[in-house]
Amino acid sequence: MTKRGGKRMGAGRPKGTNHYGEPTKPIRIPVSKIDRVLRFVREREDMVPLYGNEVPAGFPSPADDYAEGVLDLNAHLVREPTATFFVRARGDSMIGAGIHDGDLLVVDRSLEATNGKVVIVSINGELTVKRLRQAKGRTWLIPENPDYPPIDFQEQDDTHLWGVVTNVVHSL
Amino acid sequence: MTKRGGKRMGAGRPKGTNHYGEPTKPIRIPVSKIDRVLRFVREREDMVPLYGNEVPAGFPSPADDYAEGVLDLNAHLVREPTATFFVRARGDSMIGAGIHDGDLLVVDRSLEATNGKVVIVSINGELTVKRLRQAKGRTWLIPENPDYPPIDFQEQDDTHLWGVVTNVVHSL
DNA sequence: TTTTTGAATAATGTAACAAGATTCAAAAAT
DNA sequence: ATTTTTGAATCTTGTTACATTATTCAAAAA
Repeated sequence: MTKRGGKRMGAGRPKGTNHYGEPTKPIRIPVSKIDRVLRFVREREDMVPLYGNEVPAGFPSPADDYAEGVLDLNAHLVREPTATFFVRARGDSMIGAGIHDGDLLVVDRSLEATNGKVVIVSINGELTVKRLRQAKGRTWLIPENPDYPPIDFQEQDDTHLWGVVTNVVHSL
Repeated sequence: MTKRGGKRMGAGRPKGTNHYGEPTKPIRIPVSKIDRVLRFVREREDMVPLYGNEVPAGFPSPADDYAEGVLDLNAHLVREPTATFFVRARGDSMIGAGIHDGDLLVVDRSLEATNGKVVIVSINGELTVKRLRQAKGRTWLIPENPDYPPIDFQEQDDTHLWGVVTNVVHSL
């Protein structure tokens, strides 16, 4: 078997043919999170396509490239990770605001609780969700259901305003 | 200034004093995702505390350890990443199911569309969300709003059932 | 007894490396 | 002339190695 080849121009693997189509860099990751991170970078988890109301061409091509219209739920719903928490809603006193029994509420403590915002308050150790209404120097907590009465915030003991509800997650 | 120290037992930084409290390993990450990954591993983003309805002790300790009751929205809402997509809801025909105009619907194409499920269907190129009702060998799409009439699925042209709605994200 | 200091040791970001993957044109085969 | 085979060239990729930084603690100094 004699030698083949010799000097050749243009030989070799071309740049940009890697798995991601872009350069990579080694980053030090705590071992318990390596699985999560690898799934994220390799299988484009967390990046789910978002469609409007017309059926788009090629809909719903499963693993194609969704350069546009891709949505990460965490980034979308949690703006300030360190100031955000979830609360499970109970009862139907806020049904008019689209909050149902058992819904998951996304609460941002870094937002200012201004007039008209839906807020989480604690009254005597119990968390509740109501709409904040400030008028004539007084503050009211208004249920969004005619079966429930407004609450005079000043009359309550042991109250605290915990944050503003930004999103409601309802399971079907 | 003379020399201090000398041989000492027990000197040196102790093991396990790293930022994460566990060993780390370098993992190669595509550059565009490095920011996202670093935020995830460093600031425990995506792991937001979940509370019930009583104010827990130490609530809401901002960056403490929430060993329990921590929730990742992506993992919670997207069970099958490759089979999931989002659709923006339009109109109020499903108001009774808690679906409002502008809500974000999480749709899983891997779930079977059985009787009673809320589904996404396309009719003549338009996406719509309705409740599936199968009876007497016929299939109906039922709006959850008395102002809208049921749709006879068989009578429509160019229809396709795209998936089952698992969650509704409503912004306030 | 308290404070200061620096040797010892681990953590951490990144460069470097070895092994594997990929391409393409020269050589061989048809 | 055309197609197939082959291996040198080059890039990718998981991991190791390393230089720098951070941290601790007991000896030395105050």
